[in-house]
Amino acid sequence: MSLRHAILVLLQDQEASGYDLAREFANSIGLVWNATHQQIYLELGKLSEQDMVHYRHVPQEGKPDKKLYSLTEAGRTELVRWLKKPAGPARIRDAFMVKVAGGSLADTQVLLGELDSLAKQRRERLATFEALAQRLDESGRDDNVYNYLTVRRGILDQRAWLQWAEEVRHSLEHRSADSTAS
Amino acid sequence: MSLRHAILVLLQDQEASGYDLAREFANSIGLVWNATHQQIYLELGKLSEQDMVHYRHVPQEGKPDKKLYSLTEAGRTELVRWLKKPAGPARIRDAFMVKVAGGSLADTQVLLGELDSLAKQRRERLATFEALAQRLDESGRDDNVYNYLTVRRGILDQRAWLQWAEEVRHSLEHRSADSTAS
DNA sequence: AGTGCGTATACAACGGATTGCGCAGCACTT
DNA sequence: AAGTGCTGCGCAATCCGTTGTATACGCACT
Repeated sequence: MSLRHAILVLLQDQEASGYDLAREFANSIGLVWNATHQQIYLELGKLSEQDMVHYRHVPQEGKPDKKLYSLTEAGRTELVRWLKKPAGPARIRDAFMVKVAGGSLADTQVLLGELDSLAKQRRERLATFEALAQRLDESGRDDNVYNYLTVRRGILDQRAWLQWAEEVRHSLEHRSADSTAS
Repeated sequence: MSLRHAILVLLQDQEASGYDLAREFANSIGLVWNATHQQIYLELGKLSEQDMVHYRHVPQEGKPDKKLYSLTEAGRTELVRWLKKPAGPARIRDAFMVKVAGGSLADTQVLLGELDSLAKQRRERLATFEALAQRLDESGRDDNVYNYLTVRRGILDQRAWLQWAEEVRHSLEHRSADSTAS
């Protein structure tokens, strides 16, 4: 449980539309978290019903109108309450890792191919994150520390995965060489 | 989608009961994945209906009877099929990271306390994993390579998190010193 | 003129996951 | 004698998340 709270956190510094939030999820928090716009709109609807957030309707020209959401007092209170109680354990869902675990039944070449394409995505993310981290670092603004740390989490996660990927490639190539030889 | 496939992978090398699977999830795959017994029993039920697995009833003395599940041909075929198609992107749900992102509203001392307790858990897991990895490495059995790699993923993940935790502690302590001074 | 992309919101349906509850017996501690 | 914890299985309700579909306008490209 807590797309809900992730949204409250993002709304804490700035007003945003559902669309904005979807993009923010695809960046800082999102390279580690992840949520689709449908979920976000749904959750914003619920939060709005419960008076945790409220929105003002903003007509736009050339673009569709939007709703800019911001925290209410109740929302802020709820957020502070949530921040105080211990977080649940972190969870990862990594389908590729499960595939590696089942590797003896898999086609090594297929796995290696997939490994490469995933590694490529990770490297791109890493680059994005590193650029972002540097910008945040240089800005030197104190309230960016929290954003900076979030991005660092993303960076370290990508690096750890990439290092693992190297080990996997090594082992798989080794095995594939063996079986080719036999 | 794929608690289903994770179960098939675990059943690939050995027969196991639902209870066994729950514990395996809490170890090798599980320190990275995670599933409760209810989900597992439910999924085993479905898999059984679909003839992906079958079980034999094993009466026990002193302990409740159990059902030992194993893969059927259909199950193995399904697993091979799944291994061929590309995996979805990995997802992380880390509530603590979200809390850090919302740090400006949080009580720094509370966060630091939580950080310590999470770090402790991570260090314990790391130790378990490292011991496991060493045993697998020493056994030198070739078919353990895949298990070994899975455990390595766990190790690298713990290390990355712990490193991040150090950075977070540093920043938070710094800030808390600042605010105490002011 | 048609196709595709970006901005922006939203419903419906299904399936996966979590939480809560319940049963049952043995072993070990207090 | 009562409580706690481990082995073992399972149902029911609810909630979360994913996927598919829909609408609407402007801009750019072909």
